[in-house]
Amino acid sequence: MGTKEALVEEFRRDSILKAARHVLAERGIAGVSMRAIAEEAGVAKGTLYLYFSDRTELLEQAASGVFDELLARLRAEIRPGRPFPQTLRALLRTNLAFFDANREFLRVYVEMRGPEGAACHARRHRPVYARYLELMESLFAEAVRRGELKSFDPARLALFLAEGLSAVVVRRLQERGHGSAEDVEWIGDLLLQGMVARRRS
Amino acid sequence: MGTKEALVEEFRRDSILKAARHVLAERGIAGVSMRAIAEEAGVAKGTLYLYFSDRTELLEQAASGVFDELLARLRAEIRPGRPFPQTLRALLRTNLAFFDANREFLRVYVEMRGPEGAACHARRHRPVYARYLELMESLFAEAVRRGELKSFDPARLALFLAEGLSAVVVRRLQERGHGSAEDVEWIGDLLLQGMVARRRS
Amino acid sequence: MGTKEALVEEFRRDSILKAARHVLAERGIAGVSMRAIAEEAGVAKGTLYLYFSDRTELLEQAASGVFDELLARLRAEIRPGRPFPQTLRALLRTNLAFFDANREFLRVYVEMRGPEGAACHARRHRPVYARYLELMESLFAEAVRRGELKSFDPARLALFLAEGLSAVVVRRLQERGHGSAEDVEWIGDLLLQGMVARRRS
Amino acid sequence: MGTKEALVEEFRRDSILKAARHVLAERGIAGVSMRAIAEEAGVAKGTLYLYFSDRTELLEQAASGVFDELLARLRAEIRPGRPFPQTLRALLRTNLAFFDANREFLRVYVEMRGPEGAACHARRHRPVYARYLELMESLFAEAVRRGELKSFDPARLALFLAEGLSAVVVRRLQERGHGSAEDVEWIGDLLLQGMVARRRS
DNA sequence: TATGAATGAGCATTCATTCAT
DNA sequence: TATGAATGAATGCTCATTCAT
Repeated sequence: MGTKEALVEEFRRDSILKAARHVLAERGIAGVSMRAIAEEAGVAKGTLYLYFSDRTELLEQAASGVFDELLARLRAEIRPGRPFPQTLRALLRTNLAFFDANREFLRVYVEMRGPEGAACHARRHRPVYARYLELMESLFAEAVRRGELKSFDPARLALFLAEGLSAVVVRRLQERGHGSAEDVEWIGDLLLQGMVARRRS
Repeated sequence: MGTKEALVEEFRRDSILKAARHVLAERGIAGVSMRAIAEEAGVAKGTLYLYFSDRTELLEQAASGVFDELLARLRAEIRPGRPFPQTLRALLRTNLAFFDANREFLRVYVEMRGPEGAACHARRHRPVYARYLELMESLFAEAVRRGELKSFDPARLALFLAEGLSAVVVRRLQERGHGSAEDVEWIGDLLLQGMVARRRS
Repeated sequence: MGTKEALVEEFRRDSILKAARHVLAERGIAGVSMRAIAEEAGVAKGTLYLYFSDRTELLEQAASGVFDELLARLRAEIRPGRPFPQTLRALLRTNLAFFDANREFLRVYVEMRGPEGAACHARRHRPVYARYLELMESLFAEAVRRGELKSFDPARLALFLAEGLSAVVVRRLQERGHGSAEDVEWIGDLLLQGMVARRRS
Repeated sequence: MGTKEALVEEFRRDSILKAARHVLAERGIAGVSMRAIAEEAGVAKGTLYLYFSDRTELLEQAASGVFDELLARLRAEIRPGRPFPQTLRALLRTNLAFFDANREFLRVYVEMRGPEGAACHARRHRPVYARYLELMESLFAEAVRRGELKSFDPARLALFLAEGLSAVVVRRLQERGHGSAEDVEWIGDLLLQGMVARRRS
């Protein structure tokens, strides 16, 4: 059977991707060299080219892998009939929890939106970040349609939220301060009711 | 007097920084080479090292210059006694207008938050972006103190807003779509009243 | 008996050499990679090293094979008692016809005389090109001995002719111009009677 | 004055070209690496790129330099009114003498006609080898026009002679045998009167 | 003070060769 | 015997930085 070889190959691939992610997280996209990835993975430089056609493809797949998981988790939270506020808070929670667990990779997520990142996916797969935004966008569009959300432009809203949110996560991880639950709380409040303190009476 | 020499030196510094900004805007952080800056400034490569200890310091100061102007404009909008909602909208407007006018530099602003950017300031001078955030933060802190704003953590709120806002600006400039006035409008509304559609009566 | 195994081995050897010749003809000496040969032959890269000690030996033997055929044809034209001028023209004809028929391999013939080629044979087997020259040389030596040819140094003459001839063939193939018959004609005339126009009477 | 710098620059250029020629002569075109040239020249790899835009340009100029001198010498031998046989012998003499003096470079001359060589010039400058051939060609064409030479195709004749000649030179240098005068003699005889021994009447 | 030639470590990529299976 | 994954030295080229002038 070729199964065993396929397994070994899969393992190698994964360990290279894992190494790439590690280096990516440590040095950022521009700082990743093939040499560094190879060393981290414990293989020779040439080996990388057995599994990936070039640097760009390797980085692209390294990033995609992480994002794919996040997307899957977010999708699981969008359930028909669930009231919008609850869904929103659930998404916030999932997002924050995910980055808590993958904190070293957050940096790449951030860069993936920039120009170097764009050059890096966009070749074969559709950019993960774009898919992430579309997920949010469709949620908002649906909520608007059902009258649960003011008629904001869903695309803008998704973008605004995604970026604001990730910034907060990044900062929190840097500071190693409070837990993610608090952030879910206040951001949910902010978005749902606005920031203006309402006078009692 | 050494005044004259100091003046000449200051002039050189500035023309190098100006050149650096030009190149930065055109090619992004990773694409800036010392050679390009030197050529743009009309000096020799070696001269750059008389005024800046290395590439990182030069880029850091080049970026600061632009942000300083933005900061000055934002500060001018924060006036004692002005109601918070109005101040907030004014800041949004200033922010958006500034990037409309300096769109070529927006790219650098974005990168400056990323890892390469981080490595790039944070060394001697205090990061411009941090000062930008602090400005917002103090505004929010004051508003909270005066009961005009719910008791959100001002630092987080500043961060959330800054990033969400800049993402929207970047996107708009890419798409060359509607004007900045609309964005001021809906972001102001979102932040002040929240996203939830309220049932009539 | 080991005969069967020997046969199989011989078959493999040959199919590898054939593949090598194909690639050689297509890409030239410098462009041949072991990978390409292995793929063309339908075996694994490692297998090549079971039959040939290294790249150099493989290429050397691949080239030899083709030349051997040319040599055989040329030898067939050297017949005892045949007048020298006729033999010379016959050799020219055979030579040109062979390269017309194996034009894709001419490139290798040319390169085989150069430095990479030299490094490539000359190690174990005697270079094919040398054997080609010796054939001509012995023809000339014999003609000198019989008084049919001026007493030129046969080795030099062979070399001069071989190179001049191949250059003309190469050029003709590049230009895809006239047929080989014309070349046989004028080169024969040149060599036999010289280039000087003789005044009539 | 910039004269001094220009002189130094010229000197560097030349010493790099000289080094390139040395390596070229030793290893052949395919075997030349930028590293080897730099080492031979006693400069850093990067320095090569200050004087030549890339490997191809460097090799091209290294080769051109030598050929240009040869061409100049050959041209000096073509004088109006000189009888063709004398001119031919003079060209043979010049050619052979030149390669005697530049023996280490001969190998490059040979390769320069091959496929890698072709890729190597042909970019900016016109191939030196082609200019060399054209020189001979025009000489022959003129001789044909004046009835001093049988009506061979001058281009073919030039090619045939050039290659035959260079092969003989190469061989002689390898063997370190007799002097060039003898070769001038017999090749001149061969070309002018042909190889057939004429019976004394 | 200003220069820019020189440096050399670094980069992504290729490929002949080895060796565990 | 045959495999092909793994190797790592080598390639052409770039560029931040230094230093003699």
